[in-house]
Amino acid sequence: MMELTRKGEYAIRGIVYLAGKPIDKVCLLSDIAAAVNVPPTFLAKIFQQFSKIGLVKSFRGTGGGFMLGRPPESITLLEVVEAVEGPIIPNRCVVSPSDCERSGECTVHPVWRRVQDEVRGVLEGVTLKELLTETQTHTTC
Amino acid sequence: MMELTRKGEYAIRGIVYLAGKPIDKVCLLSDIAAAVNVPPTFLAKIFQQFSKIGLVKSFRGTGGGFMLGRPPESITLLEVVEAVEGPIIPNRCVVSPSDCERSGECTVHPVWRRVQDEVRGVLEGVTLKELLTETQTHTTC
DNA sequence: CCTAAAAAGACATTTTATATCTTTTTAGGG
DNA sequence: CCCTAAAAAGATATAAAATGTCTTTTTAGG
Repeated sequence: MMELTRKGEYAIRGIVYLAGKPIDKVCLLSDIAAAVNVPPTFLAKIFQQFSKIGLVKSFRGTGGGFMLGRPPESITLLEVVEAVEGPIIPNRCVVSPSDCERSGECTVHPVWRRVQDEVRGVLEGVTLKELLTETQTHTTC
Repeated sequence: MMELTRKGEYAIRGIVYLAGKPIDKVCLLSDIAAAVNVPPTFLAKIFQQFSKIGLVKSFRGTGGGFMLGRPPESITLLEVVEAVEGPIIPNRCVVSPSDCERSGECTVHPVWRRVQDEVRGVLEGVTLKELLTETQTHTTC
């Protein structure tokens, strides 16, 4: 259980790749997809989600493409993952206890809350910059 | 993401219910299912899985039913969840890095490992006994 | 206006989750 | 030795989510 989906995996690969480029370098989606070995059409959907919340900037038309929306050291893994997978929710009840018909009796509740906090804490503590390898840093597209 | 399935939720409800009964009390599946509001046939499958690994003991035929396999203070939430949901795996790569075609470049790897450790740690720290409410403790079926 | 590229939306396929139903096995009691 | 109660096992059904693909539209540069 608790498995990251392909979408999440692809999302991380794609944006980490971007993070390894000069901040103002515009990369073609097709190039990114090829580099990180992800179906281009699928990656397109992912980057559209990124674009909407400013994680990446997109440019249409000739010479268009994508670049990172903010410096790599300011983007956390948590943001990336939640952008495409939705919030980290170990259990439905964590979201709204009031919706839970058994909330009165549910002693498991605080446990899931702690799981949520721990996971978010770990992912929030990692930035894109920290995920770069030497070979990735400052290479051209 | 990271959401517990119904199966996992039902599993917890069912076994926590059992944990609230006297250790040698045999409970009917149909009674348990009704008490915790879970489809009986579905709960049957879950308890079959529990039974195979000794989390519960089952008895067939007239007067049959289920009882807890071990004292409630010795059964952790981690065991219960992994029994029905499988191991806690935030990312495929965590299982076998050698299978991962990108393991050389994958800097995210250790992060998922930490997530896994944290989640397992939290769930391992909670026993069925701790999940019981006063009302649940030592009631009859 | 022509072309390159992303955005948006519709569609297709596969896998997983969520059950249900039927048949089989096991055990107790008369 | 049957009869009944109950779990085990297996087959099947439906719905939802994951994983893509394809087509059309919008945007921008030359």
